[in-house]
Amino acid sequence: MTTINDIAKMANVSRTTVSRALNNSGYVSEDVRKKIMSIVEETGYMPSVSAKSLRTKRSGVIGIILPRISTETASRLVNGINDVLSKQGFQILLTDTELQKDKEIEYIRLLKSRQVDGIILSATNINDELLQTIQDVDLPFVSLGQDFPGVTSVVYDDYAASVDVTNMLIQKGYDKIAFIGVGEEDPSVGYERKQAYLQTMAKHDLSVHDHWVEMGDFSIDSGYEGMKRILQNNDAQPNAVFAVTDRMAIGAMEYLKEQGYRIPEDIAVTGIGASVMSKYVSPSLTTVDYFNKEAGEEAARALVGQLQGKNTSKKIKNSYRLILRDSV
Amino acid sequence: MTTINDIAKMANVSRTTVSRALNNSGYVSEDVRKKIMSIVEETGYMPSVSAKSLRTKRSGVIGIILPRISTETASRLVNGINDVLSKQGFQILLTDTELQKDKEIEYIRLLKSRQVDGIILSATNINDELLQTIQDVDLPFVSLGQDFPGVTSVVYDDYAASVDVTNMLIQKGYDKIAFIGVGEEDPSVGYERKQAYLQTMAKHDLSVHDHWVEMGDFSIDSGYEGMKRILQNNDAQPNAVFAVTDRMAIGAMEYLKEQGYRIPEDIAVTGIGASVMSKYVSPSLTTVDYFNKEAGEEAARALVGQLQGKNTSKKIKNSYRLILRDSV
DNA sequence: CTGAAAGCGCTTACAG
DNA sequence: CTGAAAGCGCTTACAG
Repeated sequence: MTTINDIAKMANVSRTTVSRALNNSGYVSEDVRKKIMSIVEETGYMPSVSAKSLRTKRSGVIGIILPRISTETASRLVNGINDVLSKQGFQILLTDTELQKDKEIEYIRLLKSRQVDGIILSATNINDELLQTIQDVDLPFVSLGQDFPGVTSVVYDDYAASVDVTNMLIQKGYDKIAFIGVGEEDPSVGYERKQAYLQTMAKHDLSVHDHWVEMGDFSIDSGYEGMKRILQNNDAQPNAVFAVTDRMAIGAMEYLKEQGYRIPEDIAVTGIGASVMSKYVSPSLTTVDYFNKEAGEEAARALVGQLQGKNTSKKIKNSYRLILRDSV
Repeated sequence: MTTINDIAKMANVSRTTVSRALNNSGYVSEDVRKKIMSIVEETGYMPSVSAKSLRTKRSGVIGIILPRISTETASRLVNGINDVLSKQGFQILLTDTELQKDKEIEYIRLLKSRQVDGIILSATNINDELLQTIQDVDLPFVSLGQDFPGVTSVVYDDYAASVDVTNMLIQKGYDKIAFIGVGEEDPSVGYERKQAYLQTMAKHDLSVHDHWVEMGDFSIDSGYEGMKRILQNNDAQPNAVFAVTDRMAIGAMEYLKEQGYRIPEDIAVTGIGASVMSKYVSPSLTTVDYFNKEAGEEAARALVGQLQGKNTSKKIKNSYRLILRDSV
């Protein structure tokens, strides 16, 4: 491995000068700079990142913590984040909590020990220990998708979006709307979306039967099972179902199709997420586009801002858009 | 930041001893070890990765180069790789070439300079410069999906799988089979799959009209356009189409449905990839499961093998499975 | 069983 | 405009 010392020797200068030439810091005469650069070119020399990082306390790496690495949402977020960060010369270190919340804390610590320059966390819950850990590591930090008090957060307007979905269903004439959500320890997906649904129904004086409200776990399968449980109760059958994610909506559709229900004539279905799949299932799924890639970009930009010393915690609300398709 | 020196001071020992206790290297008396460990626990001390890496020349990071980070295939591969590598204490550094081939070379160099301990490359083409670069960096290296001469490679049996798909169609009575492939600079997806199709057709004395063979670029849209071009020629219309990826197959289906063709009565469609989507489109898509996650695991295991000094280049052929569904 | 010392490859005051 | 020296936080022969 060629080191800065080798380059210095070959150029007949000190390694101090080589360092300056490489980093455009301080004065280096044009002649010397050219000589150094041509030798660098020739040898294919690349500075050791660990030495540099040890010395400067900056690694050029940003840690990302995701609940699931293998979802479309995650891919889009990473895409957006990467677009912004790579332009700034940062690398990304990806971690996947597999939906286990203790791992969020574990990974924050791990990333800190890896000397990342900053962290973007897409959390599925909020709790004091997590908040404390974020405080403790004292690193440029951005939360994506959840609103953490005192922490720069890029969030979706979950409440407004879900109100819109519910209103849209009501305006289309559906008055018996069931709901498939997720656990409320997830403030954004679990709590906000459910509240929006319940309050919008109440506002329109529409009743919500207990058995109309089911919980899933983000999986297609849990949407299927949720729909099944809702319909197995013969009491009052809904004529629409609002699933809080596309995957659960698609699971619900599967069950409906299996049972011979027509969509949307017998039961309308809506999701959230605007997954590619939502466009190609039959009937195509009415859903909400959260512009995940843009959210990722926002988060990355907010982080870069912090890295450059703007330390005030910000709240950024990303926009969304309803996509009306054939399932309603 | 607490360093090893702080710990040493607090424990009244030298940092040498702390290092030994931390790494279980060399002798440390039980008493001293316990004392050190409790202080480490208390302070939440974590060794500096860059210092360690600078000293040991190992970073504990494995670089992954993918053609596209935001695809299901990529997600599954990363999942498999991560499962194996994280258990061994390795972190992953992900890079995305966005299908530009010069970036493959660029990233190999970049990862090298980042001091990664090894690289897994999922390439979309093979060329001499790339091969040379792999040689040059002289790092534990595994190719995933392409067979690189002299390099440990985990590959799919593209030829056999495509022969099976074509044979299956023929056995079901389809005798006019069109094909939507990708460019042949991609040996696995572009060349092998096409050869398998052509040779199987020839073997059965089935003719292949020129306009039956179209090229796409992996996107849904390119499948749509390919199908369109095939059918706009009125000469001889096919009664089946073999698209070499699910996404292109789904694009083809879109066009067919738009034009009022019935699938599979008028035209049968097949893909490769076993994407989640393939299961939920209508009709559900006949495809091939390549067990990507397992392939990722294999690649990671092969890399770990090299890391442990087994230096012989190996070839690992992953298995596959045909999934028969309603589109045929 | 333990420690002093060297050194990994950089950057950055400081001095000239 | 340039260089000598210190030091970042570790590990590892070497010596005891």
